[in-house]
Amino acid sequence: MKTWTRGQLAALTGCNGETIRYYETIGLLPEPLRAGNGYRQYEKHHVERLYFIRRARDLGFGIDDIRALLTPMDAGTIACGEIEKIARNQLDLIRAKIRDLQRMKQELHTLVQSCQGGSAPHCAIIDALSDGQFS
Amino acid sequence: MKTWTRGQLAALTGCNGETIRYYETIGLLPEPLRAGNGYRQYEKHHVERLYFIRRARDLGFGIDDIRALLTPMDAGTIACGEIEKIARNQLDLIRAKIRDLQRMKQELHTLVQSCQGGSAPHCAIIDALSDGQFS
DNA sequence: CTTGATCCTGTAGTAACTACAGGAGCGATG
DNA sequence: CATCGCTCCTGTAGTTACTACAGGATCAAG
Repeated sequence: MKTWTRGQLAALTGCNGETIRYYETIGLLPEPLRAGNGYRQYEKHHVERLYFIRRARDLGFGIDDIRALLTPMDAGTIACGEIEKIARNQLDLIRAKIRDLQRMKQELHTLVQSCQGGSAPHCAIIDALSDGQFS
Repeated sequence: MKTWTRGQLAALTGCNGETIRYYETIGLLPEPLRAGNGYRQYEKHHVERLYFIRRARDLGFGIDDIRALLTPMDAGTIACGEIEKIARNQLDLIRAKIRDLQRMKQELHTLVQSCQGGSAPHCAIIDALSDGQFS
């Protein structure tokens, strides 16, 4: 049966090798068997699980959320409603972050537009930040 | 001359009291004089500086950026071009974050839409995360 | 004079990694 | 067989920007 080393798993999934070790210490990825020299021997299910974790991370899910997704999977007791709740919650968080960043973008854009550039000793950006005359 | 305690400064600026202490230890806010009992006595310039810092933080500037904004201010050698560069850079960072979050939002939205909810043991969200058949 | 709020210091915890330091093993080359 | 460079091992410390105590002193009010 084919196994993978840590570096191979890292290359395969695009996940940093140190991060893999980190996922093991926090119990997100089960510890693999070891070869005679102490090297980790990852199996197919490790690869799949790490893919899952990375995809969830790419969608912004936190470690605790991922744990909450994986636990029922491991137990074979998936309740679609629970999963949906976690996903909706994540979606809400992301929408809130976007709103926040868009406010920042607006204000920053205004600030940058007000700047004449060059080596003028009087800067509109600094003035705005100092006086609180924006937003 | 009026001075403020840490708690008063916190209430005034909306900045957590512990955070004020933190800004002092990292040298962002100069250490104030102390009263006989050891209590900090903040002056007007502290209040103004903390306002500046908080406004910059609200726009997403990092501590190092803020330092880069404050240093020339302290030295009285403001070069508008440098300031503009920092601000434009921050604007770019924010735009990139927004793009990233919007991608996540899209994918998550699709996922959530695909879910039927309820206690179905078969969950479309889990499937999508497991198979990598999205994005 | 007691009580509760605020202040002080120093340290540790948060999220999710990332980066060493110090050592051992592996594969290829001479 | 020795050596070189890469990968692997462990454990620990650093990153960002705070936040949260613990343990003690001080202040203001009643």
